Amino acid sequence: MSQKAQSVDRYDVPAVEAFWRERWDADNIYRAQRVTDKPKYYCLEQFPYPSGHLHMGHVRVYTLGDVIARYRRMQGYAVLHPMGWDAFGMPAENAAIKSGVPPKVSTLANIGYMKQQMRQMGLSFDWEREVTTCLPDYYRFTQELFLLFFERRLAYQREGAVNWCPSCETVLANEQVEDGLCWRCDSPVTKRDLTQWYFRITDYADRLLAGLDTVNWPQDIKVQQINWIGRSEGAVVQFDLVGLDESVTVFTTRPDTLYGATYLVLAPEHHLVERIIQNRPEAEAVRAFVQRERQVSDIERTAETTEKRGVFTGIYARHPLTEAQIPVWVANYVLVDYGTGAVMGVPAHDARDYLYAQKYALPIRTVVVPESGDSPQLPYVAPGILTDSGVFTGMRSEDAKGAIAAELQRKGHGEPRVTYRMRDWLISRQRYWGAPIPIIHCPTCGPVGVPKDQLPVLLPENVEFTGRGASPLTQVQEWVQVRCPQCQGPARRETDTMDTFVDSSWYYLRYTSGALANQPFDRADADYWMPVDEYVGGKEHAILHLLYSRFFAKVLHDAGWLTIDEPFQSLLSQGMVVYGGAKMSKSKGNTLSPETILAEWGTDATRLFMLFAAPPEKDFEWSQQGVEGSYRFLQRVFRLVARPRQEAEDVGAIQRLERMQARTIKKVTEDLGPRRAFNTAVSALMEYTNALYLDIESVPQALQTRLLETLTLLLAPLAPHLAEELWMRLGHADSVHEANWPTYDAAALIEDEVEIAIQINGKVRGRIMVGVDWDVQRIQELVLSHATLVPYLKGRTVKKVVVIPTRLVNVVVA
RNA sequence: GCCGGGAUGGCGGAAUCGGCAGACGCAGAGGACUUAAAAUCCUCCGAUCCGGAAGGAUUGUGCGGGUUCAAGUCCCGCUCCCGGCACCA
Repeated sequence: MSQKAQSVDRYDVPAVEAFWRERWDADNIYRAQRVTDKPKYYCLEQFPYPSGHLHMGHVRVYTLGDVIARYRRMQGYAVLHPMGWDAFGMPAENAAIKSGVPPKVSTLANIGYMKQQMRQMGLSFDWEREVTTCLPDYYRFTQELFLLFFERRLAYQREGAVNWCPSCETVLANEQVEDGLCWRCDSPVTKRDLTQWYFRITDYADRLLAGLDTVNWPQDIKVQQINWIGRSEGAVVQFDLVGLDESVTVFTTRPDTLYGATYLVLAPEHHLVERIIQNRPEAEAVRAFVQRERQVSDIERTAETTEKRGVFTGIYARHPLTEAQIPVWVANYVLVDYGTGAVMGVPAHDARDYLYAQKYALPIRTVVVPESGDSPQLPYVAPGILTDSGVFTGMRSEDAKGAIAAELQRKGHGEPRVTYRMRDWLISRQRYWGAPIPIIHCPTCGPVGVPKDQLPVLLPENVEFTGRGASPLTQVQEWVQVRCPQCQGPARRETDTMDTFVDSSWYYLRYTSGALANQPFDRADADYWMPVDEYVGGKEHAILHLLYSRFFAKVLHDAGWLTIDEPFQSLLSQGMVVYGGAKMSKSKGNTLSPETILAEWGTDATRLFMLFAAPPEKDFEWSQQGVEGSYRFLQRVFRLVARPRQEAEDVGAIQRLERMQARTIKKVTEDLGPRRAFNTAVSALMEYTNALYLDIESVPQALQTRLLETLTLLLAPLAPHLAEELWMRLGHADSVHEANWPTYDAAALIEDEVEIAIQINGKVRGRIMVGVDWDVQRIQELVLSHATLVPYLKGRTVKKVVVIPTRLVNVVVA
């Protein structure tokens, strides 16, 4: 059909691409099926938030994933390549406040539009497994998983200072605060004291670290996670307070410097502060200080330039080893939520303590000196030899750490301790458009999970979006007022919803089972498909989504729901799409719309250029001239196949093209597979095409067909529409995407003769042809007697000859 | 400050295990075809110098050293760029 419609000189891109897309949709060829005699391959791209339009970044990710999925299908894998929607979230709710359109309505409309765009891209998704996180048939299971966490005591409520975004009117997890600003809207984040739900991700800190050794991820993403988890080994030390029945526990990574502790510092928010200053003359001053510091934003509080400020409490603590009395201060440079919220001040060996001690004239005791014995310049933070440290004097820092911790433990004043920078994951959100937390608060029973048979806790739809005050859910009395599932007494429904990162922490599991009605996923399906073999996405989720998902997989593994506990075996972290030298943004006016690009160049040329212009992990600069080049290449391939061709039987040409064919199959197979080097796969196909242009009419028709079939098959994952068209023109009735990936005969790669370089002292002075099977001796003899060498060898002695077969010969002369 | 990743022609990039640097494409130049242009096909294309040309010499992968017969690649010391973290005790 499409064949008649066009000439052999010009490939009519819009018509042919549209034709094949319709055919693929109708034939449903990308449905994933568990086929037990095939190896499985799970290719996943991060699902989008349905903002309404795809952007060029999406085009890039989904192209990369689609190439991988198509390639693996042709290689004979049972491929799972699904798509869905990360559909809860604040933009839809904010839009509702402005326009009155309910979030559900706008979100589903956006999904409809974006799905059309994805179809225009010709992506090979199995749409039968589509997930939409904002629909009850998905979020009921998000709620069920919450209850699982609740039962396993991994979901808990706690009151404390939390990050509050005044613009989003909700709390944020630590991971979602960047430089003191909200990750979504860049508003400065403030602190509030609230009772909130948390997931106990810190229980998994060590396993989240250890698991990184088992996955094939880019180094920078692993390092970001390692830093975020922030494991520190050290010790806690307990200091009794003089005249009070209290003690202060500090965490330190340097127990070896304990003898240098000359004061203690509590964070302003430390729970002991108010207790110890009771009835003291200093109380007023301390309270005023704490009040002031609590006003200061996190950005300012933690900025490096912020001056260290503090106030003496009037209290003294007893040093657990020397019994010396040291003053207890409250200061802004100690964070309440790290370690124990209190530190020992060791000015001689800590830069911060040094500054502080100088400012407030606190004593400085040097207790570690360099191994050289020189007197150190303070603050001396490197390890060394202990001095002035009682029985530990003379020990090396590394040995003293353990020895002092052991001594503290013996005395009941401390012990070794590992601390993490990562905090528990705050998942409550004071917003409407999220999965309701399935908890009922009962005055007698406390927080009670909604029984599973009552899930989902549906979002009420008759709500008003005013944008003022608390979440709309708190206004729906008939929804909030419920009976306690345990005692049947009057109770109140939890009105917070879950962080949308909870939804996306398990969606990859839902795909494995399709739309199951009675459970989130089937274990056998999940065990078959998991882990994801290749996960394609942007770097912005390096510690958010990727850390949370790993945590979920580990919890589900522990609960016996899943065999694997690392969800993403390999991660392909793709770079940004830039245009005019900068990341695209509306304010810079350098945006490109996928609709326009795809309409102008077609899907295949757009894909090919994105793949060709840069390796996937690097930023990619869009260029008009560049995409023209890819477009030209596809037209060139089309003409090569579609035009009538002469034939001949030139032995040299036959051999050249056969060899080129084998080499190209090998190269493209490696590049699309383990190397993930799509750019060089494209260039290999360009070279192959160039070679065919030169010689194809010198070989017989039957060979021509085979050579062109190979080109078509290799091109199929990259330019699926053109490949399908060419495959049909080459006389095939079935889809090229269901054809087998080509193989090559290793013997065809072997050449009889190769050209090798002749070097004199490392400089190339000539080239000769040698047989590939020649031994070193024979090559050396030929080279040394070769005419081009004569002038270089005259009057010199040959000291050494290095022969690297098939590569070069290096003659070293004096 | 700490951690990670980079730096290769006019440009994007290639060189996979230490073995002929610059594949492929873009831009540019020339030729063929054409009344002409576009399109297409073919050829050339790091720099400097010698040569009419064929060809040759020197130099060249951020900078300075080193290892090696041989270094874009390995080692040591820097510079700059990008990304992440940063009062985390």
